[in-house]
Amino acid sequence: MTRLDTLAPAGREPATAAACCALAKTPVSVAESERLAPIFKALGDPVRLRLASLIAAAPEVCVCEISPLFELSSGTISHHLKTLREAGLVGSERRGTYVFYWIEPEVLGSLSALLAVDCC
Amino acid sequence: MTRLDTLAPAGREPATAAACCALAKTPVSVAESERLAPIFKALGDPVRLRLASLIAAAPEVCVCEISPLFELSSGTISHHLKTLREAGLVGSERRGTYVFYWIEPEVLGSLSALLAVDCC
DNA sequence: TCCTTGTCTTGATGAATGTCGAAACAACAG
DNA sequence: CTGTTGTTTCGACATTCATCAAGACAAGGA
Repeated sequence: MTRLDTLAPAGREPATAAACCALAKTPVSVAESERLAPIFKALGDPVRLRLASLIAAAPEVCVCEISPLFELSSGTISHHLKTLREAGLVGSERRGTYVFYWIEPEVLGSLSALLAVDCC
Repeated sequence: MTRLDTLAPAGREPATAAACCALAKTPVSVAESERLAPIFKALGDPVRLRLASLIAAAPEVCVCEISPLFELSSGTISHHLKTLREAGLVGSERRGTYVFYWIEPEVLGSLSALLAVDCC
C-alpha cells in the first residue's frame, strides 16, 4: 500500500437527471421497482453501506486502503464491491497493481430524489 | 373493501432532522451502518418498494386496497408490511375491521438527505 | 351465538446471501 | 523467469429470505 499518490486519477463525466419525489407522487411501476430494488438492496448491508460511504468520501479509493478497515477476508470485500459495482453505485478501474473505486453520484442522486419528500 | 371513507384518519406528528450529504462527507460509522442498512434492505425488494410507494402516494392506505394489486398471498403481503414497519418506514393502525398504513416521511427524508450529493 | 371477512402468525421449503479458505489472475521487482 | 503483493474468482457452508398454505385472531353483522 505505497505511493498511491503517484497514480493520477482519470476524468469522470457528469450526470443524468432523476424524477423528484417520485416515490410519493406516483406509485413506482413494477418495472421500476425491479430496476430500483437491487440498488437499495446493495446498500442494505452494513459492510456495503460503509464501503459505499468510504468510497463516496473521496474522489476515488484504492481497495488496499479499504480492506484493512474491515475484519473480513479480501475475498469477501471483493464480493461486496462487486455487488456495489453491479448495482451501478460505484465504478472501478485497475491502474497498475492497484484497483481504484469511485462513487457514481448520479445513481446516488437519483435515489435521493426518489426518496425526497416535499421537495416540489 | 367498502365505505373506507367513513373511517376518519388520525393525526400524525412532524419530523426529526437529518444530516445532509452524510454519506459523502464523513464515512458512516459501524454503528450507523448497522442502523441504516436494515432500512435500505427493507426497500431492497421490488414488492416492498412498490408497497412503500403505494403507501407514500396517499395520506394512508388500507391493506385491503393494496393486496389486490399484487399476485401474492395475504400472508406474504402482511410479512412485507411487517418488514417495512420494523424498519420504521411505515406506521399502521387498526380501525375496526381494516388496518391502515401510512408512510413515515422523516425516515424517508433522512435517507434522502444521506444520499444527497452536492446539497451543501 | 355463529358466520363472514380482513389481517396476522406459524411452520415449511427452495432460493439467495454473507462468509471463509484456497486457488487463480495481474502487475511488477529482482 | 521467478517470487511477491494486490485483487478477484471459485467451491463450500450456514444463515437469511420470499413465498405459500393453513391456521389463528379481530371485528362486525345475521
